[in-house]
Amino acid sequence: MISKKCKYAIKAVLYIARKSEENRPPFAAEIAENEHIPLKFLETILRELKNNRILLSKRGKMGGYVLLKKPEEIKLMEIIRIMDGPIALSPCVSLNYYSPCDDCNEATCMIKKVFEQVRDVTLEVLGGSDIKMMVDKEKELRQAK
Amino acid sequence: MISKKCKYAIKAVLYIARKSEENRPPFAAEIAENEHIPLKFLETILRELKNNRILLSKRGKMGGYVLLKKPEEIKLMEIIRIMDGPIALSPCVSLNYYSPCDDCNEATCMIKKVFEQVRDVTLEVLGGSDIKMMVDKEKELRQAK
DNA sequence: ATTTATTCCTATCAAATTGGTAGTATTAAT
DNA sequence: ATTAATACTACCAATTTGATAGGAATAAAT
Repeated sequence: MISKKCKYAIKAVLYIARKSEENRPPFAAEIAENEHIPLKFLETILRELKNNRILLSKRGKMGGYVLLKKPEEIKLMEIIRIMDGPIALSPCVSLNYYSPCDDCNEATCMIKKVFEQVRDVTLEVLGGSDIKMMVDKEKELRQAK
Repeated sequence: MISKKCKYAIKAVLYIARKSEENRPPFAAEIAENEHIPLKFLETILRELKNNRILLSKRGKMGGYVLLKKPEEIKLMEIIRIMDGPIALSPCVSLNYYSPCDDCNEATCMIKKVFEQVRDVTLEVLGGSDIKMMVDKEKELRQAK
């Protein structure tokens, strides 16, 4: 399970991506209202995304947030790692947050082997899902109905 | 990430499966010592596995634990669900613990679409991994070195 | 220059979850 | 009866989660 914070973060990034095609950069209060996220909580999330080079912020009146990279270059994987840390089922199979097991023999441990498979297929999906694709497909789905 | 409790549970089940091929049913203290699991914590885990029809326990002197089902019929998936609950990244894509999202439109939400893919590939791996396979393969790996 | 609207920062907090521990009751073999 | 095991109940400390409060810093508009 991802945290609420992480889901808020994804929704915020998707919102900013959608709006940056059309209007001027949205500010936190606008995102909070439209996506039903507590404003103060959202502020800390946006700051975290900024500090991790997903967003760019502009301060002061008429400020707001924009994507730092092109939407096709932002993978869902990145956002989840920033907000929630490891994606893997166990630290011993985490690529970005690896830490060894205390007592199991990593050469023969079958838990590790299976969890490595899970990690690989998961990262294939999450690494293949970028913000542009998601915004585009969402638009399609909305029109299709 | 799965919890420590869940990893302990998997290790305990694997241990019981290994021993039931050879010796008489192991008891909690033996598992605890060999797998480095705090005894009292392990007891609650074993009870939970018993209550969820993975294990069978025998009380009193010379008691212990055995698998309730054949090892090839116990999937890793089951144990994880029992100990940690949902495997999915979000309640809205959970098969066994589904709960709808408050505000997102489930028909068009791309987070849901991607998370469904992750769920499917994950369950394919975890549903295809059973205790017999794991014990057998672990044995192979140990001999290979 | 002042006002206004925004992000940035720090501190705090309640509730839930995690990872246990303690003590005792119950059961069954010897 | 004694002994050795599981079953049950209750508790607990540390961490994480999901926030909230209050203001400082910044920049645009007037």
